[in-house]
Amino acid sequence: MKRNTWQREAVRGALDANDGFVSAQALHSALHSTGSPIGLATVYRALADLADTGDADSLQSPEGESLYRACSTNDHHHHLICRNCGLTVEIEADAVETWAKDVAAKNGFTAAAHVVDVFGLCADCTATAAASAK
Amino acid sequence: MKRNTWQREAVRGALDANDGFVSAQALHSALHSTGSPIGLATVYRALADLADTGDADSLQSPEGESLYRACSTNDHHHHLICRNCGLTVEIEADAVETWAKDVAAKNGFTAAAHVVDVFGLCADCTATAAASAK
DNA sequence: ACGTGATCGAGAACACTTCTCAAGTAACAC
DNA sequence: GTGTTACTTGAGAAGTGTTCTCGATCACGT
Ligand SMILES: [Mn+2]
Ligand SMILES: [Mn+2]
Ligand SMILES: [Zn+2]
Ligand SMILES: [Zn+2]
Repeated sequence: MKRNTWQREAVRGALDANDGFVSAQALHSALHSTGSPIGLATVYRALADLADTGDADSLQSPEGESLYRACSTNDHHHHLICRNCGLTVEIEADAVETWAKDVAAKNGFTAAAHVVDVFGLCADCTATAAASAK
Repeated sequence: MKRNTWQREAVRGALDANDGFVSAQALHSALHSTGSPIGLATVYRALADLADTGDADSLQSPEGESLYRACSTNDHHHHLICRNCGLTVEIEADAVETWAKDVAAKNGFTAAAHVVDVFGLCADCTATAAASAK
């Protein structure tokens, strides 16, 4: 059975306090900066658990780092992510879901899963980038 | 300027000889097993170059490893990949392309890129798995 | 053939993640 | 509350994939 420790709660709280996707290391730094002595390994373990139980979503950044987020829903969905600030928009698209299912079935594939993420620059970051490019 | 070395040719040849997506390390092993003394760093460099120039496609496996493949076309497309044997099917879907573009634009995002991959078990691997589960 | 700078490769260095194991502690029974 | 016990923690070691360093090598224009 799974115990309730302040460490797990701290990780869940830190995730909730973050709008976008964050890495385990970023979360660990954030916790440390508030004075928490939580260990890095524990943050990794807690995040893996949250992802397993579906309480957190996870994805890989284009650089290969695992990022986590406490999403507003447990339902299957995808994300539009600002590659600069991490701002995340949850997106749903039945068309993409059925397309993914169909393309797998039509090719004889089973146990199909799909990775669908959109990365870009959010409006704010776009404006900032344009201003500093001057 | 870019030089032509037997190392680059060996990497390109090994990629071409492979149907599915392969990792840099797998390619390095494959080359070594044929007697080639090519260095691992060189394989990494050659693959990065091929990916830069568009001569190879790359994606991240669910485990976070970078995989490469010499695709049949340079045009933008996606992949249906067997997570067991690596068998790859190239797929195109204008609907997904426009959807990705739209969802980014509607949310004010610029410079949008998307990651769309479908992983599953190919027909052969499905049959093998079913047989050995006995 | 020569000169020069791009390329190579072995190993060190890196970044992220997981493992090890002794110490700590939540949960449960009494 | 006390004791028991198994789960959890955390510091550091280890693992894994990738990139860097830098002296040796070699492609290529002359
Ligand atoms: Mn989906
Ligand atoms: Mn596309
Ligand atoms: Zn942003
Ligand atoms: Zn297969």
